[in-house]
Amino acid sequence: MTAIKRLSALAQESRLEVFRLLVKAGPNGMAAGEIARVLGITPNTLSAQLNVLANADLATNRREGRSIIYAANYDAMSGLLIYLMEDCCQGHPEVCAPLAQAATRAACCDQTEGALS
Amino acid sequence: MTAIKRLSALAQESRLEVFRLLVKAGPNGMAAGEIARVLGITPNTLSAQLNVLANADLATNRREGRSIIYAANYDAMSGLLIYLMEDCCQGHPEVCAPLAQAATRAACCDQTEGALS
DNA sequence: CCATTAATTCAACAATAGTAGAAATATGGA
DNA sequence: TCCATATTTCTACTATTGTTGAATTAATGG
Repeated sequence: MTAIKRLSALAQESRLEVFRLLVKAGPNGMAAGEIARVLGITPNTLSAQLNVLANADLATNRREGRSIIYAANYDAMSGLLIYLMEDCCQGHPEVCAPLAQAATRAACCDQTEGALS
Repeated sequence: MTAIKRLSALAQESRLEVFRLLVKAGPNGMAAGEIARVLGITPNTLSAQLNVLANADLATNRREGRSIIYAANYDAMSGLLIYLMEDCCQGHPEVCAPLAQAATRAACCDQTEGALS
């Protein structure tokens, strides 16, 4: 299942760090070497980890000169979260309601900014 | 980190199945034996898996007669989702916005039911 | 075409996780 | 107390995962 693959990809310390870094880096992404330098991971180890993220579709990559640029795949991430949420929400507002609040409260979400209760 | 622990707990096929079953079962939970029967897992294997979920705080357990009843911990689950979401939303509506929509759209979320666009 | 830089693949190893048989613990009832 | 039921713990084994050194592939510039 694709959810398992993505969960496993994120369920590892350095890989979650890498992913967070990529998310922070934005759509332009970051070169593999730079990621390695920033996080202090050896290039070959990082390569394996990036491969796991890419296989889970959580990261994309493109060559740019000698570098290979990795970028977070936002769609895959929101897809995973939506899956988990809808999976867990089956009749259980306990999970969903706080999440909905957090989602709309989140700074990045520019919808219905007027309504605050 | 607690997020890693919870992600790993869910990042395994039968364990995710167990968790989904518990979520579906509701706050009353389910006896370990019944879970094993429903999912076709041997009791000792299931016990190990339930232990992982409990260690990640995703499931609680209480004894009831001879049975031990496991129940999903909704708070922990929504906590994980909120962590992932806020972690990923740092300036990136691409992830957060669809999630906010899904969260409010979700059947279980009883807030602002009047607004449909 | 050679040297340099960037990243990956390969191979080997150590550590961790998943599974299952057998034994142990806990509860409830005759 | 003894037995049956419910679950866990212990132990061993297999499979998977993470890491690293060494070799390999790819791109650029002289």
